[in-house]
Amino acid sequence: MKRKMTIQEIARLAGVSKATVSRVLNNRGGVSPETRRKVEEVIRLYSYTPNLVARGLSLKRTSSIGLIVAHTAERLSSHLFFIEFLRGISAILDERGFRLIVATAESEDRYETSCRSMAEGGVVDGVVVLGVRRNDKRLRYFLRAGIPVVTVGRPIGFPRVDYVDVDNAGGARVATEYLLRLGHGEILFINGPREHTASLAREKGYRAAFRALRREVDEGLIVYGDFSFESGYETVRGFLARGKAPSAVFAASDLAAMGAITAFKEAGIRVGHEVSVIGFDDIPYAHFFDPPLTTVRQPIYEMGKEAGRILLLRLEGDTGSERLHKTFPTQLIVRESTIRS
Amino acid sequence: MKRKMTIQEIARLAGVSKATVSRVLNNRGGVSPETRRKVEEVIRLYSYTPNLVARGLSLKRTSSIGLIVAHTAERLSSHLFFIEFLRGISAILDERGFRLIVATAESEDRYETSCRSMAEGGVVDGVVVLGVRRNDKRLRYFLRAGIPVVTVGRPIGFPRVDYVDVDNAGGARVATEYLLRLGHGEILFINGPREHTASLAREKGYRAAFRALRREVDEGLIVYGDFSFESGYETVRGFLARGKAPSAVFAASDLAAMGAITAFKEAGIRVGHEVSVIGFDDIPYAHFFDPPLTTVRQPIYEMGKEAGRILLLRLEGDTGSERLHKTFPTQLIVRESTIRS
DNA sequence: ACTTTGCTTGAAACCGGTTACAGCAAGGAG
DNA sequence: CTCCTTGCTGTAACCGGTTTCAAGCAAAGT
Repeated sequence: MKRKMTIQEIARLAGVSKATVSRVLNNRGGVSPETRRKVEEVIRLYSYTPNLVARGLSLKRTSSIGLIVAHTAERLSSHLFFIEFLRGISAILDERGFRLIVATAESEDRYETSCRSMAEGGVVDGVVVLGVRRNDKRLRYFLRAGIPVVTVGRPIGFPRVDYVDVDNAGGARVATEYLLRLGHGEILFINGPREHTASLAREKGYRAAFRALRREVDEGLIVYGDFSFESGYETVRGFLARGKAPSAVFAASDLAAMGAITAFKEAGIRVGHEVSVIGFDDIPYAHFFDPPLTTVRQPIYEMGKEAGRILLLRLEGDTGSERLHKTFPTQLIVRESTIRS
Repeated sequence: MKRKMTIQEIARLAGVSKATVSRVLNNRGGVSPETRRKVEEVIRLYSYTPNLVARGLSLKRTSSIGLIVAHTAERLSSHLFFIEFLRGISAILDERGFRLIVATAESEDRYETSCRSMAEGGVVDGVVVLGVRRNDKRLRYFLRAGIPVVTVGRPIGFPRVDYVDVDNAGGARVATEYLLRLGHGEILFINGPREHTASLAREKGYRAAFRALRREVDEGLIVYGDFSFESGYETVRGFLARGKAPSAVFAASDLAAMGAITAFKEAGIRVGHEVSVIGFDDIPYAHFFDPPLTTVRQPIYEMGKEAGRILLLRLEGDTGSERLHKTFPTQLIVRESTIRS
């Protein structure tokens, strides 16, 4: 454990001033070639690296951005979303020398303090907020502190905040139309939570599909869940118990779709033969499932990358005041859980 | 976007000096009750929060710790491990007001720079290293820089580095014995990569089970994979193609077990009826699988928590020079992929 | 020979906190 | 009434960088 070198010591050893060392470190001009060489020599010799905290204080930017996760104890589907997203954003940040600070919290009040300290402590230059809600309190902290924000999902109530999103309505519509075209008249729609913006958009898509094919929506077939396996499982069990077996299910998450399929299986109904089920997300397990799941793929990794790109663009400041955003298309991945009716 | 307050301005507004404000902020003694009240009043009024970067520079600690992930583009099994682990460690760090910086990298050389800057830039007080290998280069950086390290998995070659681990040998032994006791004579062992320490320990456990029951190990039944679905799938396909259908499989990961099961299914062999398969990990999908997977559970969340605890203990400094470590027990979770032979 | 120009360099201020130390007032002991 | 605590507070140095500004100096221009 060598003691940590400072710029001052390097300067002394190279026989120059701190200012010159700083110029060399940051490739500023105005240093003679020989001085530069000499300083670089000393830096290499002592394998000096500048203290990033001190640099951060001086520059008022830290080259790190925060990733604000809704709740640590979130559901599995969120986990898989999270990990893919993380990979995407890391790829970009890493490339540009930025660090990623992940903020999570077990409880609601801890969450607040965690957000506040991140917003006001000057430890991050910008943040990406996952699982944004209507009039999200968290956003206010960051905006008030003047920290650039990119949300994942359209931030309703914040018309100027940058975001990345996925075409939820379009994806849901394509999936629903696919089922309708397969000849399924009644499609049970197991949606996410009512307050979730994504849920609303997906419901819109579901209805649009019926409208496009001039069919009536049976309101009794729209059910709100929470994206979980259990919500799919219980919903289908409930329908089967009441003797109302739907011929097709469109679930707003792959997990819920898997739950639905499991319920059908237990009732001896073969999915992909007698009934069709479509999920949403295309989580990595979707194609290992039995039957392999037909689903609507979200390009989560790409969304992570794009969120990172937008944030960095903002940080570099060469953007106008126009809102930056990108909505990604979805893709229907047809596997074996769907069949012509 | 209000301009950010500094301690100086608060001091001026409260009619005291920076030092006094600092004392109030940190609950130091030696401040009269009325002064304290006055300062707190001003702080609240302007909802001032101290700049954590400046504090970090002054204190030479930043209250943030790094989580070093092997590679971003790792396999799915690692992902699920990662997310659970992250939840665990976050729970602890969060409780103690620490931030988590996640270091990942797409390529090997970026990875190096990322580690180095984290080790030497003074941005983290300590690190947790995931997926540690023999004589891991990364550890050297951190140790050289005097940064406390906790590894996940026993760090071979570093006898003084703290770690958390799971009883890989014990878990593998229990699983293997369970299969042997079910009457399976030949157990195909689809292990992880040879160089992985966990793989070695699991193989040891596999052999120990045979020895305990006075049976011979058939060396041809020990195969090295990479924990992936594909490695399980291909291995079983290979065996079936050569007409050597094993009656039981023990896979070193749930993913590999699922791959094996899929291969059996495709060959028309019913797992949980004709053959038995046991996995390792107990990933969240294990019980949704068809058949629900018998597996060896690792307490990943708890391991995350413990890693955090150990690291914080180290940072508080009130520990001796003794190595801190904890090895967690595994638990055999019997579901429906195993059957008496 | 004297000014101008341009390049290189260092001194010093600054970023926003923490803390050692000294000063000062009030209260108690002798 | 003096001396000594004791408690509160402010001054100033420090953490380790960046950056402004002025100065030094050599080459070029007049």
